[in-house]
Amino acid sequence: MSRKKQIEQTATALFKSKGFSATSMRDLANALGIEAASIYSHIKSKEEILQRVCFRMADEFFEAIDAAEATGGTATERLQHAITAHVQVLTNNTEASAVFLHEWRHLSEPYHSQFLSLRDTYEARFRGIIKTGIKNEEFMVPDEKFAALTILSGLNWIHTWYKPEGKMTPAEIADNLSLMLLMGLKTKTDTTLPKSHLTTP
Amino acid sequence: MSRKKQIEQTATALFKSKGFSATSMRDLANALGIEAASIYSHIKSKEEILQRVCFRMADEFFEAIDAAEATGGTATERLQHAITAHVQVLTNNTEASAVFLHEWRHLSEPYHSQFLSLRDTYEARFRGIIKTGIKNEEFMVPDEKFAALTILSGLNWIHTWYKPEGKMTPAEIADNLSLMLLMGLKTKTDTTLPKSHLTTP
DNA sequence: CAAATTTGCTAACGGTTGTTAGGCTTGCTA
DNA sequence: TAGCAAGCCTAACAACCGTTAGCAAATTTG
Repeated sequence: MSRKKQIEQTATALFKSKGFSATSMRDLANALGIEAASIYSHIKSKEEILQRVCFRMADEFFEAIDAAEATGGTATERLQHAITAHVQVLTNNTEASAVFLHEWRHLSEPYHSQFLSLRDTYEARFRGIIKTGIKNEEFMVPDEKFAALTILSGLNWIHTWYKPEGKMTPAEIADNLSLMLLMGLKTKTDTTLPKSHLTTP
Repeated sequence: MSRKKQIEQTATALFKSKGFSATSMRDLANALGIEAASIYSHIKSKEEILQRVCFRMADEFFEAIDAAEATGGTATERLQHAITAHVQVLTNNTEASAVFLHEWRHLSEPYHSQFLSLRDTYEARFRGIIKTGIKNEEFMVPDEKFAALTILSGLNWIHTWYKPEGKMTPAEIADNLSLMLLMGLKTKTDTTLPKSHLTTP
């Protein structure tokens, strides 16, 4: 592995645990066993590392959902595949995922805006699937934007507890999450809906 | 309002938008229209502000779930009430919630450990309700820890998009979330389960 | 073996950080 | 009216920040 990749990887681990701003170049250098100034033989700036991690992860998420959606099928199946794809990317690189999810706001312009735009595009893919499912009468949900955000936020917590050596494989996590988000917690036989303040029946 | 509360509130807004580490005392002073050194007439340190926000929010979450669980009822009802209580606290103070959820890791010891301990206790309350629901056969879910974390993470994304002037009231948000998390996206009539890698039937 | 590239070093820069010391002004209270 | 407290100021501190310059050793490549 190239030295640059090593630096990026070590930095990612530090960014995850301490945050981007609270990680100094001297911290990073110390973790690498070299001097801070030496890092600049390999990278242009501290933010360059953050940029590379954020946009590489964005690429991975898009590639994953492209592959997942290419299979077609019902909205239910497509959503399942999208969830599985998302979980796979998250579990394949938990540290970079954490940075991607939490440290992007330290990007400077124009990267900050670019990132937000990409994120919105990605969320729109989920909204699209859910919208289709609502039209199909596969799904019953008050608002597709609301649903998409809740699903994604449910998925995006994984990196805080997932350990590769844990008892659940990424595929099982994805299945459990699909099941829970699509079917809810309630047993099928129990059809009592929670009482609601909603006016729409 | 006391000057100290003002400082705390202004700091909370900055901590939310820029993060704790990236917010300097001079930034905070500038937002208040005074000099950085003047702040130390009111507080002991920068971290004291973070501590106060984090532990005050923790208190609020505990008070809310205490009140919610005191009503009793089925596991379904208790979970609904807990979700509503959680959403109420989140929406009542979105900025402090964001700090509570994302900036706690910048607490120094022993506050860091204390905070994690409180958070785990709070999560255990949700796990307890879900566990009861599984025993009651109200809920059908592979793992209560998994379910609790997914629910809480679904709730904890609210602060990123919730605006008091938005079209959904906190009560409606809580209802929609309860409905979605308890019943899932799928229409009731459609009983087809997603295909699964799980061995447990 | 020679050239070129990679990798690291020391020293230092200009700027920013959280925080302290000490003093001045304002407004309330005894 | 004297005294006190609240609130803010300037000046400064030691430490730390990201980064650059210039150079030396090591490793790879021709």
